[in-house]
Amino acid sequence: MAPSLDTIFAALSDPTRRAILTMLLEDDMAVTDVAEPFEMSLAAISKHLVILANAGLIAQEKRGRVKWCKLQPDALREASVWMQGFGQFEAINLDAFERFLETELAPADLPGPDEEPGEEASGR
Amino acid sequence: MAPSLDTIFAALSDPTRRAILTMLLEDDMAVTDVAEPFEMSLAAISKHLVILANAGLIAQEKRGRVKWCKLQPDALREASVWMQGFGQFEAINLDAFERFLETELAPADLPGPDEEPGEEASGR
DNA sequence: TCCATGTTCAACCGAAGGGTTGAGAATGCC
DNA sequence: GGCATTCTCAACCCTTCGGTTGAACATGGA
Repeated sequence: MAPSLDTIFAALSDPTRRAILTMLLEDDMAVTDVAEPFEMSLAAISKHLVILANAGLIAQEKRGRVKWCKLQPDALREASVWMQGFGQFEAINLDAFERFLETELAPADLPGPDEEPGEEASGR
Repeated sequence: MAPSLDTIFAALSDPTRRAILTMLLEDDMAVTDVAEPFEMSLAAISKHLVILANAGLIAQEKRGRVKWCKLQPDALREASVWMQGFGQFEAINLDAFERFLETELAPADLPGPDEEPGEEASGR
């Protein structure tokens, strides 16, 4: 099913899920490894991954016992296009981009400055 | 309070609220006028507007009896920047930065694509 | 075969979301 | 003042969400 904006934005509204996406930005990961930095059960992370997959934000491929999660930016692009419809942003300013980089490149603490779910993402 | 990505994306995840934003793209509107095309109570729309305002997506200004709603694209910009990170970078690297700059410097064509507000108005 | 590993399923729980209705607070108009 | 208009508040209802735990399924390795 083609993911709707509803499901995409809803998926993005949870800090844990955004953190997962950020982690996947670096590399594909197995479910267990995705769950490791978070202080919640594996089942909970598994549910989050299903939500992300339903939104089309990630793809999951099973190889052997292990299910690999891979970022799939197309859905994000769709949402981004919707936003561009609000012509008010003539251009994205650099301040905003810097804030983005701070958020996303911060060493390994996945949660942005905004929130704090898990702890350190031990590098894979 | 600075609206978080949580609240911004959550606000965007509802079709009624996105439709409202689209309507406000054309013009500022009073609460009653915002509610008019929808098949739900005024109170429900009022709640939606509070959520949009808390997310920083709209501003509300009371003049006389009437409360005017105005689009406020800053929050959208913040969310958009977050998403651009995934849309443009396969992995974070400096090439990505260059591509970002290309986007950033692209001429602001669009006064806003004319879309019809009614599309997904009465969800359910 | 038996066991450990990786992941999901099922049932449950409390909190939040989206809607309703009815009452109530401001404000503008006569 | 009296009344209509505009909007929010409060209480409620039902569903969804995010989490838990324990069991089950699937696979790989000894």
